[in-house]
Amino acid sequence: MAMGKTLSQAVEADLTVGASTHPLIRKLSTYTKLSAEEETAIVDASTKMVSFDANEEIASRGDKVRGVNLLLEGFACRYKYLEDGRRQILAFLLPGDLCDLHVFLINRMDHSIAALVPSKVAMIAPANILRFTNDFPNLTRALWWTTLLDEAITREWVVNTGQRTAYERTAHLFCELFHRLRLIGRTDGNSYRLPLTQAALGDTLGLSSVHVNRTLQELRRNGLISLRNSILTINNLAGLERAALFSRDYLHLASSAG
Amino acid sequence: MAMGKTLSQAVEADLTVGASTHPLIRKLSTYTKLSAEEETAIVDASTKMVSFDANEEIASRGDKVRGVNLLLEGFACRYKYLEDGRRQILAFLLPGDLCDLHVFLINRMDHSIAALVPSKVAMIAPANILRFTNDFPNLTRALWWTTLLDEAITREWVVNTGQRTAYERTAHLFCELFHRLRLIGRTDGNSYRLPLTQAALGDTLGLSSVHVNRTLQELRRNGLISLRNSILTINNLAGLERAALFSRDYLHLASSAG
DNA sequence: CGCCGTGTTGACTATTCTCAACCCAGGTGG
DNA sequence: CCACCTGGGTTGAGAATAGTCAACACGGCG
Repeated sequence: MAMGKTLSQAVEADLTVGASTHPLIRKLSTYTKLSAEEETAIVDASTKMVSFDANEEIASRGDKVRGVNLLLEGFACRYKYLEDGRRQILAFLLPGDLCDLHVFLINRMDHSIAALVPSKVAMIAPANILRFTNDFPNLTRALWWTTLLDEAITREWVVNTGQRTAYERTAHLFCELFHRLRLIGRTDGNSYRLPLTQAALGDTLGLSSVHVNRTLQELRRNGLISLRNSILTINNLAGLERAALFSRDYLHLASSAG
Repeated sequence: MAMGKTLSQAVEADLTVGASTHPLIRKLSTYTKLSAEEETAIVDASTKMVSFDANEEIASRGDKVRGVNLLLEGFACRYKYLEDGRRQILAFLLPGDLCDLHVFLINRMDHSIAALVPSKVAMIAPANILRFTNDFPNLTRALWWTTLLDEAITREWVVNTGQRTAYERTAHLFCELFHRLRLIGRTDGNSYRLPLTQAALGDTLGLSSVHVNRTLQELRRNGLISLRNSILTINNLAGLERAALFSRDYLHLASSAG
């Protein structure tokens, strides 16, 4: 439950990523072809890099916007507390994801974001986003598209917590993360790094950590997954997807420029 | 559970709403001041009106985009079925809401939308949205902002189904709808029209209809609400909000242009 | 008049939570 | 080098929350 307080160990450094390997450009390119000018604008806007420790907050509920955070490396999550301490994790953020593009439009965070492992974040100043919307309609549509993808995933999480059983729900999360991580080359065969305690999984799935434990055992017993040392291996992807009632359409994995 | 099939009783008609009373212009104006040119563009883009019956589908999962639907009058919902028939309602759409702005960016519906009462919808052709992003950056930001508001609400629904009990969850939904409807002048004192069966409430809240029934009784017994003939009356708003652990910040009710 | 959709109730069941204990591995300090 | 501490993970027992099934009530409508 404890997320740790925000330490100010964030270290600024220069980002020397070329356009071709820039994770945001890679992501947007699946939606549309960016012009050289647009790519340059993105690279120029994201030169300021900050490192965060595991469990360090990247942005807090109630904060005014300081900039838009682009996750370059690591693993982070959005989450929200109820007054009495219950916590719900709302999303996982992977390299290439914009953590809080909404804040430039919404001005105060209504939830928090924290790194789950040591992470690197590029801070994009709000003025840059404003400039994008004024000068680069194509880039604007691509950024908008990323927020709509986020929403599609959030909607599926509503289905997950609202309709699926603990077993289906857990399987579904593992399927979703597998597909998202594979897309950005962060899987190793059928395995990927899942740096979550069972308590954090519980806060994600709306389950107690005890029940998460028992659900994981059942998934293992049925030969669908292995999970040891924060490495999740999917032993039977088709079976796991069937158990999860998983349908990948909501991830919009293929390009869909129109 | 049955949503009814799409009847083709949709009737086209001309929309003769002036800019000042256009529900979308009213909504966007809480974010930013629109220019006369932008207002005209919106009015011109939304002249084609279609009527839908109660329980008629406005858009179906898998559909290719035909246009963006702007709800002018009525009450609609997004929802998604699992293969085995379980249904989750994902959002309620009120007058002024854009039903599926995401589709012009995402090209196929990953969920469905249906009217819950007889409703009027303006169909905005995708070409218009494209034009907005090319020619009207200010308007584009305003439209983007509406999709981010939708996402903030969806995130809160994840918290709702993930963390709140049936009682808290039901109370929370009633608070949310009250604030959203009041903003668009659709409340009558502490009452508003809630055209949902207990089964539909169950599909919204991730509860069985029987449990919804018992939860409603408890809310009545505690003097928080009355609900008869699809009219919900909040007898004690502060009490209901307390019971729901409701915090209105996620609705971003005040203007927040930046 | 009778049917159908919706709401209500009771009895029973299933899922999930809570609490408490215990285990194990890794890190720390003596 | 070892004792201890701490943060996960695991297990059992019992309780609470929510689901299922089946019956019945009620009102609108053909």
